[in-house]
Amino acid sequence: MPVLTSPDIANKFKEKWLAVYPEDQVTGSDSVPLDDSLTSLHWLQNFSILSADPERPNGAGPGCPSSQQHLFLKRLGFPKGGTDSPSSPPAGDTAATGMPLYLGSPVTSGSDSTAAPRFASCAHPASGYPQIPIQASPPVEVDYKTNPKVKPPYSYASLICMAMQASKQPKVTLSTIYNWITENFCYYRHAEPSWQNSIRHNLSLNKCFKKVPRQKDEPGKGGFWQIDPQYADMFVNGIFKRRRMSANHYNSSSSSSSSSSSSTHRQSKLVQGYHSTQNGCPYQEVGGKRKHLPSKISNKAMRVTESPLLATEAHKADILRGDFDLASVFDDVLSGNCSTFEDLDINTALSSLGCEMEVSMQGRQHSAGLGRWCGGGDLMGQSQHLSHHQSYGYMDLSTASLECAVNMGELQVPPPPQQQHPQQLDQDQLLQSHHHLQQFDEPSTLFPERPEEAMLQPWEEIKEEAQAIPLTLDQGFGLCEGFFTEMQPWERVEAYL
DNA sequence: CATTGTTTATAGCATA
DNA sequence: TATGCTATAAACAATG
Repeated sequence: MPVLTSPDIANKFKEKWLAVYPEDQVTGSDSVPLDDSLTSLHWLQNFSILSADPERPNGAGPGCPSSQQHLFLKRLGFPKGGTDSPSSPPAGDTAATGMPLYLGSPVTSGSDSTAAPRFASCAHPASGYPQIPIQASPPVEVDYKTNPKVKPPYSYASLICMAMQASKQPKVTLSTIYNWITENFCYYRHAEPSWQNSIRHNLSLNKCFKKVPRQKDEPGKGGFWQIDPQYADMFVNGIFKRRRMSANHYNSSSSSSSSSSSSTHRQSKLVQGYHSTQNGCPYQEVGGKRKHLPSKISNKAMRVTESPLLATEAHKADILRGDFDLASVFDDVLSGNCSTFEDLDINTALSSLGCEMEVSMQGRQHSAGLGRWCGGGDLMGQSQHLSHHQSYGYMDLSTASLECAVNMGELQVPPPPQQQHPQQLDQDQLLQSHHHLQQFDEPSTLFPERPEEAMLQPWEEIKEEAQAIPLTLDQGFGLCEGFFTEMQPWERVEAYL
């Protein structure tokens, strides 16, 4: 099969599409000029899977972010040294605040999960990030694998995450985590075993980790642990990202959303932080001290109620606004009887922290992929805000930081034979466009176990949203360019190539 | 009995 | 100063 560049693929796709749907031809005059300040996707188009290909030698030596690191940062919307991204590095990112950084990720440095990397106690080497303070002194490398005196400057959550990734397994046992840590961090080989208690404590209390009960036919003791995909974006290259932001930040960022927004809720839960949620119950301010409430409604059990599959009317409104948490769907699958998520192999994917996760999901679960190529900021996080309903037809581009969506009317769907009210026309255009796109992403293939829920949102309801922000076909193809570069296994698309 | 998992409590530090 | 994050310790239950 010839190697196609992303423009080739985009053009080819466009040609094939227009061969099938010539009515979708868009003339230049039909293209609505967009405000670049809000909708420019140049930075996104510049992001190519080729440049981000972890297999591709990047010549990065010690002190430079590995291609994987670079890739992941880019995928999080932090193009190296770029100022054209709508995002900026998170202030609370431990990976970017002088924390020691891998010199070759232990997680992704090869198939040898025990391969110990060298770590550098230095500022973030990615000097391309102007916000990141760079230490003047040269990095002092510490080999944590052999140095028993230096405690690795990684939180337990980070260590757990590293171990999970290194295992290349979708789920790991506690002992696996122990083993990986002791193998790769000499400090813990010699330390008192109390750190294991802390590991267990962290696994239990940190919402980012999800326990997977052992099947009855699986021998052994204890369950498995995995990174809760809902919080997978809290890890950057194995480093636990703190999500500490002020309440005002979230209030303002979600001011346009319903207070019952699941994503807002989710983020607010994150903001609540470790103590406020770690015990599975909310804290209450009593006499200046935090006190536990007897209720055990929140935390992990709470996520079930957040499921969009149990959407209330208000929740549906959020969904229509794009304020919807796809991860909740995953969570539902995870927490329910469905084994779909295992099929998605998201946890194996997490072994490369998001990158493979998305690739894997693209093959089988398109919405996440769409979420990424449509998203602009914290892409992993944003992908979680995409519903699989939105992923087709609507091509959810409503994620806030991108400030972009698709006006399906721009697809020039031929008008229906009979006279219609303009609004009705738009609706039909949207629906027809939806049908086109549906061929690329059929909901029935996403969650076949729950076909009734796959039809939760009638397409009529998203009309207004679709009208809100225009995007021309050409622009859509521009978006597709990067997308299809990564979507080659996508059989239905191949038919168009 | 050892391991695993949960929960409570507290301290120290960072940050808004 | 209040709050959040992390580490640490410990008690306790469940399980193989």
